[in-house]
Amino acid sequence: MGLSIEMKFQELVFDVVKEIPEGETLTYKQVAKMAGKPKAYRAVGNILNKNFDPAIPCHRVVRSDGKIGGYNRGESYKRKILKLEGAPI
DNA sequence: CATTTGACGCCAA
DNA sequence: TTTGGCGCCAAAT
Repeated sequence: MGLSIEMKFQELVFDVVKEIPEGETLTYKQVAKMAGKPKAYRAVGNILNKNFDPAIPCHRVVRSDGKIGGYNRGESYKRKILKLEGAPI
C-alpha cells in the first residue's frame, strides 16, 4: 500500500516552525536542516514569506548572522514580538 | 518544461 | 568590522 508519508518540504518547514516554543528562535538554516534539507535555507525563507497563518510562529525564525530577518507583517513587528517573548536575540 | 523569485548563508576584500 | 558578491534550493509563473 503506497501509504508512505510523503510530506512536501513546505509542510515539513511549517511543522518545524510550529514546534518552536515561545522565547526560542531558530535560524533559517536550522529549520531547513530539521526539515531534511540543510541546504534549502533559501526555500525556507520563500515558504515562510507566503505563509500568513498566525498559527505558525514564523516570527521565531531569524538569520544565522544574528540579524532579525524579514517578516510579511513588518520587520519591526517581528523584532517587537521577539523582545516581548524574551528571545535571546 | 524553463525561468524567475527571494523573509538566506558564507567567504574574500 | 562591514560590505559586496556568489551559491543554493523549493515553489510559483
